[in-house]
Order: sequence, then structure tokens, then C-alpha cells
Amino acid sequence: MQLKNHVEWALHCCSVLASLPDGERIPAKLLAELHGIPREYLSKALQALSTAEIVSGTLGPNGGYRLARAPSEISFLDIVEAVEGKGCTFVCTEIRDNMPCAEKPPSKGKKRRPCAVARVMYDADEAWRSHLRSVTLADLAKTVEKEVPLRVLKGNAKWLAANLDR
Amino acid sequence: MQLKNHVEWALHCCSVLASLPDGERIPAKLLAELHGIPREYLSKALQALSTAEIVSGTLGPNGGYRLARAPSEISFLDIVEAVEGKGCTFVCTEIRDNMPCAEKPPSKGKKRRPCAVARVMYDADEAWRSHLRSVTLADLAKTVEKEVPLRVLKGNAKWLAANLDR
DNA sequence: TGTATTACGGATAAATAATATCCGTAAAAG
DNA sequence: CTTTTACGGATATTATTTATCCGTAATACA
Repeated sequence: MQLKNHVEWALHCCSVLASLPDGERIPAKLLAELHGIPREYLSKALQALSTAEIVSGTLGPNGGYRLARAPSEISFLDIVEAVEGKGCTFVCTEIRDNMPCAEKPPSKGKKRRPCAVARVMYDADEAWRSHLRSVTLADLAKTVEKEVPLRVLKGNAKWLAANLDR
Repeated sequence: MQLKNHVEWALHCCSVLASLPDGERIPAKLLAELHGIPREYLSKALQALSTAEIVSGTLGPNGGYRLARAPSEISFLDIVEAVEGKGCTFVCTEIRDNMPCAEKPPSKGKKRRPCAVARVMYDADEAWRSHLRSVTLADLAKTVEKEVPLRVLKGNAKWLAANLDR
């Protein structure tokens, strides 16, 4: 079981967008070049983020992507769920119903309590999501600023500025 | 991202094995019939559990599987990792290295600290594992005993006994 | 000693999902 | 009117999951 690499790309792209001066936008092409990843495929991830209203895309020259809201209002979970979906990592196929002596499936309308095995797995899933929910892009930006050498930060910012220049 | 259904099968099989009278064993064939799942494929999951020394398999007539240690000593994480692997759900491909101005990869021998994005994902992964680690088969058995109707529990036990009978 | 039973592991096939590319459409800027 | 850009549909490629088949070895029992 592995998250798709869309998740990694989306997170890094959002990280870049989080430190973008107000009013600026970055086209998908540049985000792809910046990270050395395939442009067309990255677009799909960005579109997913757009649908989830985490980033906002603008058409036309000078168009591109920016965050749709403040970095402090965007959690890792928002991003992960946008590209990976909200489905639980564990899917219960109710194999208890296949046992020779099974409980009757619930009369219509009523929902049965999930089986004990599934509940443990759901709780674990929620622990995962809960941690992702607790970290925002603002937190990430703070960490990055603290531990990435200034030379690197400035170098990349300069490259971006040069390539945004039009 | 989804766990493979081997995980569900393995958990339910272990749950059954946990309430098996001492000295008894259940062959893969019966475990498959009991849950209505494909026998040959289930075997792979059981073999994985065997390799991880969670269950122990015995050859020959009257052979089959039993738990390799006490239910209280087997956590959900043990089972999940046996079947699904121990790899983290997030794999960092170090796309930071592709940026125009990257930190130098570490001189041989030294490991760089994982990037800030990856660390958050790793922590979330650990939160997931940590919860799975905290629940054992003994806990599961207690829950099941409490909430599954006696009629169902006994019915299935009877079916098993009848089919183990030889 | 022979026969049935069973785990184990290799090989392979089929189905599904992840990864990737291509292209047409529409919107915006100049 | 031309260029740039997001958006979305269609399709190809590759990897993983799901599933089956079969040969080997060990064990119990007659």
C-alpha cells in the first residue's frame, strides 16, 4: 500500500505556492520544471487541488496557480485527500456475512455497526488523518525556513522570479 | 491508496484462530470456506503470516494453522505488516534534489535528514502504526465475545468443529 | 510401505490501478 | 487575432493486485 506520488508532488507544489508573493501565480509548466516532474501528469494533480478549492487556477497569459486561501488554513490532510481521495485505507468487504452462521443483514434503512476488525482499522486510519489534519502549510513553511540554507531558498526564489518574468 | 484485501482476510483468520481450543489446527481450505474467499489465494496470506511467525503451519493430515503465540502477544500491526509489508505509506523521491538550486546530496556514508514534507508524512504513518500496535488479538476477542450474539458465535464454532472432525 | 492430506513456494495469467501522454476547448491578455 | 494558460476527455503504458495452477516435501495413518 503506497500513496501515489501525486501526493508528494502536490505537497511540494503547495509548499512553493505558500511562499509566493501576493498576487503572483505560477503556471503548471514552471512548477513541473522546478521539480523535474512530468508536466502533463502534474496538471492532473493540480486540477484535483483546484477542484478541492485548495489552489485556484487562472487562464490566459500571466495565468497559473496560487493558493486559494491562507497557508495556515490548508492542512496536509486537505491536500492528501484532494489528490488521493477521502476513502479509508481499509475497506471492509463484510466477509462476516459469508460465515455459515451469520447475523442477518440489517432491515432496510438501518445500518449495522461495522465489524470489530473494521473498527480498529478505521480508528487507525483516523489517527493518521488526525495527524495530517494537525499540520498546515504555514507550519511547513516555518520549518523549511528554519532548516533550509538561505543560499538554497534564495537561489530557487531567484530562478522562479526569473522565469515568471514576462 | 488501499490496503490489499489480504489484510482483511488475515485479520479475520487470526480472529478465528485466536478462539481455537488448544492443540487444534485449521487447514487453509476450511478457513477459506468459512469466510467464503478463494482458497489458493488465501494461502498466500497465511504463508506470509507463517513467515512472520504469527501463525504456525503443520503439514500432513490433521495439519493446518494455529497461532504461533498468545493472542495478547499479537498486535494488529504484526498482522498488517506481515501481509502488507513494513514499508511506509509515503515514499519520498527526493524531488527537492531536482530543484535548480539544490542542496548537495550528502557525502558518502552520511545520511541527510529527510525533507520537511516527508517527515510530516512519516509521523502520520507512525501514528497509524502506533494505533495498530496498541490493539491485540486478545482485545479483539474480548470485543467480539461481547457484541456478537451467542447464537452466531456458537453456530460458527459448531460448523468448525463438525468440519474439523475426522 | 504406501496413500491421503496438507503447507509451501514457484510460475503464470487476468484484472485493476497508477503513471503518463496527447489533444481539443475555452478563457484571458495584449 | 494570436498567444498563453487551465481544464477535461481519451488513450496508452507500466506496475500492482488478485487469482489460479502445479510440483515438492512433510506428516499421519492404515
